[in-house]
Order: sequence, then C-alpha cells, then structure tokens
Amino acid sequence: MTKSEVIKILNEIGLLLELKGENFFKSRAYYDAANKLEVIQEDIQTLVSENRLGSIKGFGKALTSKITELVTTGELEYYTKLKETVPKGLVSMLRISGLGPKKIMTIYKSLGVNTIEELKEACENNKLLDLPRFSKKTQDKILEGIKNYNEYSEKFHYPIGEVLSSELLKYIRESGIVQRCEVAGSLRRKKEVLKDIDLLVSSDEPDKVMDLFTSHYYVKEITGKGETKSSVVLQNGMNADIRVVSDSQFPYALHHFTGSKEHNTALRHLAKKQGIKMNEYGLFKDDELIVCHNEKDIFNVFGMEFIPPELRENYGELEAAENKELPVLVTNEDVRGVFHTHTNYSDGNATIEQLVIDCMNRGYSYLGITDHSKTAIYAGGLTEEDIKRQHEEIDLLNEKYHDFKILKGIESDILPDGSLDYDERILQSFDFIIGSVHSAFKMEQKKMTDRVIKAISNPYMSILGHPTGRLLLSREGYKIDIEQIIEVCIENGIVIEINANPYRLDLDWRHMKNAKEKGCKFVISPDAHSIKEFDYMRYGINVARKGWLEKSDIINTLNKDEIVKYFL
DNA sequence: GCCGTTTTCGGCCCGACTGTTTTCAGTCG
Repeated sequence: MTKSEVIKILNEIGLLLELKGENFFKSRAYYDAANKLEVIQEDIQTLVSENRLGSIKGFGKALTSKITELVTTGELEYYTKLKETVPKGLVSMLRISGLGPKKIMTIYKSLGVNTIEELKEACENNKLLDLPRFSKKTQDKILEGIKNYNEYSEKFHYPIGEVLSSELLKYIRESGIVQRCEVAGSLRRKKEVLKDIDLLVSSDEPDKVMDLFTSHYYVKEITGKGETKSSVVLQNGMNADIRVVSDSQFPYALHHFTGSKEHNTALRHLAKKQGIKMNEYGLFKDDELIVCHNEKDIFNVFGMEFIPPELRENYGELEAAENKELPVLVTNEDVRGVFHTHTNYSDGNATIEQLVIDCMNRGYSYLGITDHSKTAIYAGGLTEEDIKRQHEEIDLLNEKYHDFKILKGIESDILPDGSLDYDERILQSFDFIIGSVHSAFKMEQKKMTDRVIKAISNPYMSILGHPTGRLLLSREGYKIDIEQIIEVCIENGIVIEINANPYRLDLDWRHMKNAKEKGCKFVISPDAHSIKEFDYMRYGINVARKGWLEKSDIINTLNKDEIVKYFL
C-alpha cells in the first residue's frame, strides 16, 4: 500500500470517529498522523520494515501497529469494522456547510437519513422540525448548504482569487475608514488552488467596514455578519471572509489568519511550552501583552527568523526558522530569461521577433524557443523543413539583437515507447530539448514511469516538461512514480520544469523541497503561447517559493553567458 | 490516540458567529 493511500485512510478514520462522537482529540491524532506522513519524505515501506515509525512524534503504539498492518497486508481490520458501523453517506454530509458530526448523527439516529438526497427530501418535508435544537431556520440553512454544495463545491484557480481580492482590497482601502488592509489565508500563502478569500482590516469603525464590505457589487449573498467578522458568497460562487481588528492587533491577526492551520497549531504549541498564550489578538505572558509591531517581531519572540507566508505549511519551517536555516527564496527579479515558448510556427500566436522584443522589455536576456514536435499534429508540430527554416530565422535574429540570445529548442513529445520525435541528425541541431508527455495518458504507473525514464536517459534531453501532466481542478496527472523520476533526472543532469501556467503548476511544490535537497535543478517556464502568457512566470515563482527553492536551484536565474555555457 | 524537565493521568490551540436558548452547543476556520 502506498503512502498516499495510507494518508487517505487515516483521514477517513478521523472523520468516522468524529461522526461516532468519539473524543475529538482521538480523531485529531489520526489527522495529525496523516499530516505528518505527508511531510515525511522517507519511504513508508522502509519506515515500517525497519520499525522506525514508532520513534516519530505523534505515532504511538496504536497508530504504529495500525499503519504497519495497512502497509504490510494492505488491509486494516479496525478500519473495515469501523466503516461498517457508519453509513457511507454520512461522511459526505460532513462537507455540507453548517452540518457537523453532532447534527448529522442526530438526523441519522432519529430519521434514518443516510444520504444527501434523503436529507434534502427530509428537509423539504419538514421532517427535521421535531428534532431537539432544530427549527425551521436550521432546516432552511441545511437546505441552503445542500444547494451550495451541489453548485459551489469546487475550488478556484489562484489567479481568480488574485483578481477578485485586489479589487476588494482597493475598494476597502479607498473608503478611508481603515488603517491597514491585507489579504490573508491561502491566497497570501500562494496556494495553487483556493477555496475562499480572506481579508484582514484594522479600523476604528468595524461596523462601517462590515457594511462597506457586504455591500460591494461582487457580493451575491451574505452568509454571516457580526461585529468583527463577516462572510459572503461572491457572484462567481467563491466565499470571502473579512475580519476587523484594532491597528495594534493587526500583526497578530495577520499571522493568525494567514495560517496555515497546521502552522498555527504547531506554533501555538511551541508558545504554550514557553508559557505564552497566543491568539489573533496578541501574545501574552502572564496576561501581559508582548508588543509586536509586525510579523517579524512575532517570530522574533520565539527566536525565529521571519517565515515568508509561502512557507507556512508546517513543512519544517518552524524548526528551520529556529535554527536560522530558512532558505533565501527565489524572487521574480532573479529571473534572467525563459524557456518553453511556442511561436506561430506551431500553436503560438506570436512571431519569434515579437516574443524577443517583449522579453527584452521585461528585462530578460535570453529566450528558448520550443515549438511542438512533428507528432503533435493537433498543435501544428514542426516538420524537418519547418525546423530548418526556424533555425535560419533565429540565426538572423541573433545577429540583429546581439545583446540578446535566442536558443534553439523543441518541445518533443515523449512517444508511448519513451523515444523522442525526430532522428539523431535533427536532435543534434537543437541547443536544448524539452521532453513532454502529450499522449497515451492512461498507461499504468510502471509503464508510464519506464516510458519517461527512457526519455530522460536520452542524451539529447535537457528538460522534463510538465512532469505529471496534471490540469488543476480538471485533470489528474498521469500515474507516475515521481520520486523515482526525480532521482533519475538528478543522475542524468536533466532539469525539471516548473510549468508556470496557473492551470498546471507542475511539478507540484510539495515535491520540490526534497528534490532540491538531493541536488535537483529546476527551470521555471511560462509555456507561453502568446506574449501575454509570459505573465505566467510569477505563478511559477509563487510555487517555487512554496517549494523552498532558492535562486541557485533554478537555471533561468543564470545570466546570458552562464546559460550559454550551460547548454552549448 | 498521544504525550510528559510539574504529570503514566489529564490534558490536548483558540475564538467568532449562529441559532436556540436564557447560558450554551454546534460549527467553522
């Protein structure tokens, strides 16, 4: 059984225990264990076979023996039995807003309702009104929750949150009734997909801020409105929350509402050990406020370096900050050039020269051209004649713009058998080659892994393009042993692409830290099909930062001379 | 279910909002 399957089961046990009304801390032990496993990079089979699981904090006797059973036999008797005691539909009901374990169990026990459809029917027939602590209002809220679940259970791509939040921020700031106003939550942590928008405001007139926020024309529905906190649903179905605090409380609140939940819990735990109480309003030692003017001061109290929001996922940032070992994260300004660009030779819409001029305007000093290869007929893949013509044009443009360097590349399909497009004579003519899988996605994992390993063992390959092929919120990546692929890339000196297209962001940032520690090199690529898509670069930077990457981990931070030396 | 430089038992992060109540339970982040 793989690690991700174990994680899934541990989380589900947590949910089932919550439904059964077990001690909350018991289910939390399962969630915590699942979270820990996600961060641990070591192979779970090894941990189990070498009996080392029990020495990790959070894994006691019970969890160790259960996980061992899961990993070695693929099954867990405790889990199987537990599942039998709770109807399957109850777990999915937990995802309806306003419904928690207690209400779900009350409804199930009194009415026998155990699917969302039955619940809807029960509400429509006023069946819930007789239950204790249920009223018409409760019932209506549940119906609303079901409706929202069906309509808006989806998440949103980062750029949508970016656009909406900046408009809301501008609107609130310009009102003149707030002192500070910032984005918090997953948006500030630059998560690749978002559930909601969190805004934090400091103001002496919180009630006015609430009225202002809830009356913005983006707001479709107000789902909560109190003295310091309001929640709304925006026109596109996205939730947005706002919190108002006093200006002196702002730094503590900003940290609190930036999260992640896991980061906060871990830091509060540390605080408590030092006798410090921590909440959104301050840090308190013996009820005495420890004054902090900004987030840097807060981390300082714990002897830590400032932790950039992108790193606050409890992936080891607290320990690193204590030891003053946080990475100096890569920035937009570090980038010196881009690779992976399509022109009007294949499915891009700009000429090479237009792309070059735009790159120069952005301050870049080199550009790697990579149109599709001949197998990609759907995308206008280049024939041998096209390539010859394109190389001649590039030579002319390199003479014309002598301060700039255009590199000749291709995005070659990795064919189902793992070979690249074109024969050796053609492959030799490129300065670099990106290999990407664009077809036969449905292979089983072993076959897909072997296919890609064959490609990255090809001496002409330079960069592995979008390594899992995922499309965020619409397509899972193909099944591939990404850890093994990373190892082979390192062995063969293949650079791994961080595809900056906000619908891809592939490689996933969760793999980067470990890969970097093993010596992997990356390139952040816009995969641009137009001039405008060079803007995607900043989304790639966002996730590279989440993956703990520094300038030196990323080859397109090299200057023009260095990159020429790297590839030619 | 986990954990321990006060503890092998009794804690486990903390507070806002809603709705059903008249002091609090449930849910959420």
